[in-house]
Amino acid sequence: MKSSSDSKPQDLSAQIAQAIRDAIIEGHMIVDERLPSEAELSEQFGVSRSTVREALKRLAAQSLIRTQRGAFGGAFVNRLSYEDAYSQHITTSTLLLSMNAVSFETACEARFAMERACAPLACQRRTPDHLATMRAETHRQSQPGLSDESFCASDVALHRALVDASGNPVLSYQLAGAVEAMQPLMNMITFTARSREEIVGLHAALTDALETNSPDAADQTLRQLEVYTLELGRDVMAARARKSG
Amino acid sequence: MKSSSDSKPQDLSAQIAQAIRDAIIEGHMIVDERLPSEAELSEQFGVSRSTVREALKRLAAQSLIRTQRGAFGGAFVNRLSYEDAYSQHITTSTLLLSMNAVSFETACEARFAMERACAPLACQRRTPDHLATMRAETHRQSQPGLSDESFCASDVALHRALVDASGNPVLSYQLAGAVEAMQPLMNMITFTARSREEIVGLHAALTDALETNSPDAADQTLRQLEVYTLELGRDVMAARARKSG
DNA sequence: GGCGATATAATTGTCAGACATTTAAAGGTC
DNA sequence: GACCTTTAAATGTCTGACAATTATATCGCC
Repeated sequence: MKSSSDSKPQDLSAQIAQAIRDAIIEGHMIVDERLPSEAELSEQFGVSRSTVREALKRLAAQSLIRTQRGAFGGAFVNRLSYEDAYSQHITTSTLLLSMNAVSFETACEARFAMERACAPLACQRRTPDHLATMRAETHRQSQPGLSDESFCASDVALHRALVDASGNPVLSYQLAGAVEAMQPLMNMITFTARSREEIVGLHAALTDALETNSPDAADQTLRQLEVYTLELGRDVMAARARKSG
Repeated sequence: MKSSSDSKPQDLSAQIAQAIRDAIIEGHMIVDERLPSEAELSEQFGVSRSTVREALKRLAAQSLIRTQRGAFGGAFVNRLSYEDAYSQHITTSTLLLSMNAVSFETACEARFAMERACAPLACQRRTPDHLATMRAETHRQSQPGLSDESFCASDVALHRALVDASGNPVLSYQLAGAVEAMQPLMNMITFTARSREEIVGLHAALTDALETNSPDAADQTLRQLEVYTLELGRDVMAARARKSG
């Protein structure tokens, strides 16, 4: 009930891409299996090589296949790595947010709801590495002279460590999109010395909660962080409205 | 610090796609803006039209552009819709799970952690429509003679309603991937009459919790559902191991 | 003048053929 | 056996052509 049968007939290259995509998803082609050569595919589908190539480029853009030149090269079904999936997810999420006028409130709410979801797991499973990363980023954020952009980047790194501490790669993958996609929105905020101090304090508290395996404390701290972030966001929006209005 | 500067030089078509992609992401091209024609692009980049076309197909595969034939047609920056983002996300998540031997436990944990994250919001904001959908699906699940596959599909529909009830499209988008991507894993489970009864009961309790605005009850019910689903999954895995071993 | 049919031009979609480049394997030399 | 060369298969790129589509402009008719 998706776009496959919807309305208008697609390009040949789109149809061919869909046929191969389906074969991969349905499991008819396994990871690292080699597709027929472009010449063979163009015979099979009864189209020119250029059309086949356009179809293959579509699949390559989704990381479904990889190509290799030379003898015994060709197109191979790609094992979708977490890394590839991450970057695709982040690109999509970022564009979705920027193109659909998603409010700061909505994005913020989604982000912190998901972070709270992984906090209990993070308390159970965080390693010394995760705690060290979070402490290092917290310290970095307390340095005077740090640009707003660097502060935000460090903020993302800290929250990323929190998410990773949950020890569940599927959860990490899903959340990374939300956290990283918010960075452009967060970058709009101008952090005063006072607000940085407040945030650094909450970050330290959050790390403490993880260290002492206190899910409730972590939850509470994340709630405070959400409220405070929302407040900062609202201030920026208000200032912006005054300027343009 | 991503794959852009990593290692090997990419194809020309990949480079050109990246250049245009960056222009869109950085906001240098706005939604519905028309790209130069293929002929103009091939002049600008100093490559042939085929190469440009391959680049454009890559972008089209990511829903970043759409193309229109005819006079005054061309390639236009596409507004990424929630629907497009959903289906991409689901495709990617499904493949990620199936290709990386993600365990049932891990996927299950991630799914329920995120569902619990949106339960409190769903209690606040659920509409009569959401409740009606959940009740209808619950009722459907109690019908004898329903195939395992249909039972799973209904299960997904119910959980999708829960997620949508949170009233946060960003949260819905992120969670839809996790929930729908799990369906192939869930489809492996053979539901006995007894287990269906148990699940239907929990679904009813969950809907009640939403109706009465009881976030704690919803949370508890979801926890029970997670434990029970895990149990069923483990049984299947154990049976499968006996058969193959 | 208005309106419908038609021509026009711009643009993407497809095809065919050629050549360049890359790469692994086979073969040859010492 | 180690190293170099050749070879063949495959993708990457270019060129030129034609088909299909579609918004706009033009023309003829009333």
